[in-house]
Amino acid sequence: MKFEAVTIKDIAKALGLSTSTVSRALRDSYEISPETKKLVLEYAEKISYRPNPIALSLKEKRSRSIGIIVCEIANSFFSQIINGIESIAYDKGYNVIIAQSHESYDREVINVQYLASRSIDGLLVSVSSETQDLKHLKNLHDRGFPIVFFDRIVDEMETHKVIVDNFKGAYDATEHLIKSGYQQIANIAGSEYLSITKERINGYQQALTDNNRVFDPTYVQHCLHGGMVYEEVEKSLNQLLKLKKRPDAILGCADKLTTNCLRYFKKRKIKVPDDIALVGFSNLDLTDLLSPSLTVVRQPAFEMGQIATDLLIRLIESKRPVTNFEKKVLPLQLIIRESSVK
Amino acid sequence: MKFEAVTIKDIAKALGLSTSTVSRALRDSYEISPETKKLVLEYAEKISYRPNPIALSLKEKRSRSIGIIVCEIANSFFSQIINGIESIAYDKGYNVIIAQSHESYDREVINVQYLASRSIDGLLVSVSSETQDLKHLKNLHDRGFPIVFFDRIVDEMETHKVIVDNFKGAYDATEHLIKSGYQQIANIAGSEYLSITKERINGYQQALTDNNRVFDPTYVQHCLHGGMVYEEVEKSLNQLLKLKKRPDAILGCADKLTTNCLRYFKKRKIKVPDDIALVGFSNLDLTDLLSPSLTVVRQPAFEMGQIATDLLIRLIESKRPVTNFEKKVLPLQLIIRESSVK
DNA sequence: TTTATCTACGCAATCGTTCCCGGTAACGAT
DNA sequence: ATCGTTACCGGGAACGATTGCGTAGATAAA
Repeated sequence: MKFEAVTIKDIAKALGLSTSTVSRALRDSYEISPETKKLVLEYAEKISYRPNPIALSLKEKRSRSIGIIVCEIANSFFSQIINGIESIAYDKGYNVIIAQSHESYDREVINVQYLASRSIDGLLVSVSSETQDLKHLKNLHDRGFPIVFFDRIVDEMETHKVIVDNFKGAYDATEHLIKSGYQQIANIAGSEYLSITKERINGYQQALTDNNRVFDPTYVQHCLHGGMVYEEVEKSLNQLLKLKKRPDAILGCADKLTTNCLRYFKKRKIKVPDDIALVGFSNLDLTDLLSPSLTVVRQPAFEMGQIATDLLIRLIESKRPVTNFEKKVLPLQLIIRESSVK
Repeated sequence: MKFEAVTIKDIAKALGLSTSTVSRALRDSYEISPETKKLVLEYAEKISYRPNPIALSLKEKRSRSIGIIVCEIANSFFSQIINGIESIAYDKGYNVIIAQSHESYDREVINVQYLASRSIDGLLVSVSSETQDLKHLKNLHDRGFPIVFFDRIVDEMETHKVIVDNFKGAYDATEHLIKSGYQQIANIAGSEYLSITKERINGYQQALTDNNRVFDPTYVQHCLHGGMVYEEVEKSLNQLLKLKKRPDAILGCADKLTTNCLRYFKKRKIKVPDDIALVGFSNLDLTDLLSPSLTVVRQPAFEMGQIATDLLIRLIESKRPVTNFEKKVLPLQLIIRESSVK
């Protein structure tokens, strides 16, 4: 089933004009007389003419669409980011194409190539937790393709980056646990390859040493897929709970990591916060409804999406090659609830 | 910053061939000698040539992309549907462009027009809860544009539709509450305009009358924005709880409706299920972690997205106009947990 | 030798739009 | 009468890829 659209030729033929004249009339060129313009405009309106964006893309060598690569849209944090991205993109006449890596490096590579071959004008990337090799992105970047990283950024590439203050988020959360009287604070972290993981662990470590606690790496457990796989979290918690000095508090360093801790505790009838306290990074709208309600580090996801998109579009529309790149660091918020108070 | 891609011309020039020959060599035409093919293929690989999809779209009058309109992607049900959609679409070489109505009719209209003007090949639609007038969709549909509805469908348009068995879902949930000994079961429903609302209320009503209960419309409260606005839910529950015969059980007819009931109960320290029982439609992955864990009607969202996409692509790729439309009804699942058991 | 057939390639049109060149009036100035 | 200017409009190439048609040259059949 084909769907025939109205073109500029149809208008030209109907009005006995050339396509050039119609085109110019529609773009309000000074070379066209007011009468002709009126004629064209009215007829175009009548048959509801819409310029063909594909033809325009071909001529202008740009598609006015940007690609997004995230691990998962079924994750409050990322869906909020996407909302922020869309709010800016649609304003500026871009549409967005979303691709999910599902935390798989292979799928990330495939998606990048797919999006690049669909002639998008730029790319917003938050890498998967498996990603170490960056040649799929470097390849594009080296050819001058606009890329902006957000949240999960990479050091090796020079471009705009938007993150939150992960160090401070983890620091504040850890210090809050210390001040609440918890003695042995463990850390369930995401993939070791991710920037956010490193930053959060650093914040956790600094808070400990600043408060005269010892930092013991055995109290840090990594889950490669950031909580997407329950068994990884289960294994990590099993490790932690059989340590000689059993932790009495847990810092969950990602949304699903935190909720899967909760799932584990519920299954084993471990009471929060009586048996163990829990603080986690989370942007879920439901954390206040859990019992106990969850103390969380909340990230300005929407704003993050907006800022990253703004930077990307500036990159795309810049006349000259950009060499001066920004790294924006957004503040985050510690919301104290029941799960971390004795 | 422009990003110059390799074209077929570059290959032709470098190899001293015509673009036709290169094109045919790349498509493995029988008219090209094996040696020339080898030459072209190797050179194309070397400079990493990728066909320009925009040029192809212009020629073939199709963009190999489909549009999705949902109310909100930050909603488990819809993000799961989108995952289903993507899984099929990418397989068949389509990419998807997602637009959100945020339950606003005006934004839905704008999005439909925007997507249509971006020359997508087809549209997957779940209407907003405000939508009554359908001319923005009828207009396209009448011109032969492929549209498939899912979840929130409309009667007035003849095309493929994919839904779940909302009637049975509500029926089973209501009957479960009756069998659990609840006497006065109220219903927090979504927008009156939505198909799913009507079907669910019908199921609720039928379960009541089949079990010799009276159906009293004052026990049904509508929230126009389906729980997106907390105040709507609050107002509805206020109404219900001040009825002479106070309900002892609530059926929540949408994800956010259900969670906002929970939020209301928590705020007022109303105990679930002791003071009031709660059963809701929900696809959240977290309902087992709530206290009490939530009895839910769960929908096969992923499959729904897959089926709808399959139907849409069949519509798009059909040679002849399709007149024989399907309406698929998927089963759903009642998961009984603590919130509905005395 | 002539004619027919086949191989392997190029030419040019096409998709919808823009834009660089033109061209042609009409009019005033010289 | 000639030139310059301005206003207005059309022709056609270009963007990247596909494809029907034409054809040169080689080979085979008559």
